[in-house]
Amino acid sequence: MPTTADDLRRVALQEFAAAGYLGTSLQQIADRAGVSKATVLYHFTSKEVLLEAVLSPALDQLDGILGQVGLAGLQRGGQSRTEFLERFVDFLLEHRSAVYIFVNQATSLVDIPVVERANAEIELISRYFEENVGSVEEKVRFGVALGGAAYLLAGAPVSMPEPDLGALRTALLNVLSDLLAPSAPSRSTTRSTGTAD
Amino acid sequence: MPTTADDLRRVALQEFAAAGYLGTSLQQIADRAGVSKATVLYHFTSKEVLLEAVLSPALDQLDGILGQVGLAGLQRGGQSRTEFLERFVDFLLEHRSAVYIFVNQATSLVDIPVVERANAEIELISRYFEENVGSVEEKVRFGVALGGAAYLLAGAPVSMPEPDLGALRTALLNVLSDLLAPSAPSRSTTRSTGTAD
DNA sequence: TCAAAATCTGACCGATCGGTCAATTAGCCT
DNA sequence: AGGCTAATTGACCGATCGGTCAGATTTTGA
Repeated sequence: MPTTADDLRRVALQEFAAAGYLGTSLQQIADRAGVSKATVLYHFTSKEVLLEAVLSPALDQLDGILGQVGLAGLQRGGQSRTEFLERFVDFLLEHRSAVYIFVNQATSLVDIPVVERANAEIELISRYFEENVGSVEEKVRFGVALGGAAYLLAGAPVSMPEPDLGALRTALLNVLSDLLAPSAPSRSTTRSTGTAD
Repeated sequence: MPTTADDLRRVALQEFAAAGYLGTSLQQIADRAGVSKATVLYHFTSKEVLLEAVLSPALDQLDGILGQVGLAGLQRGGQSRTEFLERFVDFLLEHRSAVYIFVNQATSLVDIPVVERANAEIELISRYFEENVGSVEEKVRFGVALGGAAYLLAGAPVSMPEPDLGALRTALLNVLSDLLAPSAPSRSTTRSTGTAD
């Protein structure tokens, strides 16, 4: 049975992702949750605190992923890199709305602690893949992979007609493998898995 | 010699990209341009009109690119596809701020004509690449390419230390070629061009 | 020169924002 | 039943938002 606070978190997540943090008023969230604006501010002392409550679960899980795999296991040719990528894609799919908020609104949400914490973690992942190298193309590949995945997941103009999550997961895994593979693309090996084509 | 209207367009473009359309007040733009808020509204009858004036040049140029190359020339294996990609990357680089605004804030700027026009064009480009196929993986590749490029160009958390535009252009061209190639990745063929690595 | 046109500004407007607070209602424990 | 706490609410606050307007200033052109 969902509590009022749960409802507010759910509604706020949707609204923040769809209309943006700045474009969403506490009144809107209150209306869609069926409570008054004062009630929202009773459960969450400020709009910023509400944002933090909305985004923290995703960040915590990301922390867990980074901790489990560990820096050492992510050498350039290491096997655990594939494992990391798989967990990472699953994370992106599960927390797609939160990821979308992070990636698309991070620049306009400076000085908000939870957003800066997210930026720090993105930078940490970035260092995983760059390691000692850090050529321009490596940076570009990583940036495109991260930003592109987030952009896609939110169902932007380029829409996914059917939210076939299984096929989406497979495709995303292939594409990211290509982008982040240190030398040889691995796309052809795991070509089709989902829908018939 | 830049006119006041030019200054306002320039400042507004920077602010809209950095803090978001909703996160930028007319007062901020006026201050940074060294004029009063009323002057802003004298040159541009509303904030929405200012946004349109800021984004239109990029959209017009995109129109030109799409018109020149033409739909017919963009068959799956067609040669003009590379040519299109090159023009497209140059377009992304020249209008990086405008592209960033489009991609990152399109969902929160509904009912604004210039943004809907941009969405229509993005969908048009999408259809170029999908053509008859449109498998899930093709869609994912396109979405990642477009969103990823835009995300990267705005200098998000994963920063480009030196804005070496030449190297950036080459790298971006390679990555997008990989992503949008119908079958065989072409990364290795045009590996390095810019900085020494 | 001088009036007409273009440009710029401060004062002001209604609306909405995030947030506070006292008062009311609902649930819980003994 | 009765008291205690949690939950909810409407009224209200100062600040800021986009936008209007009358008037001052500058530029232009015949």
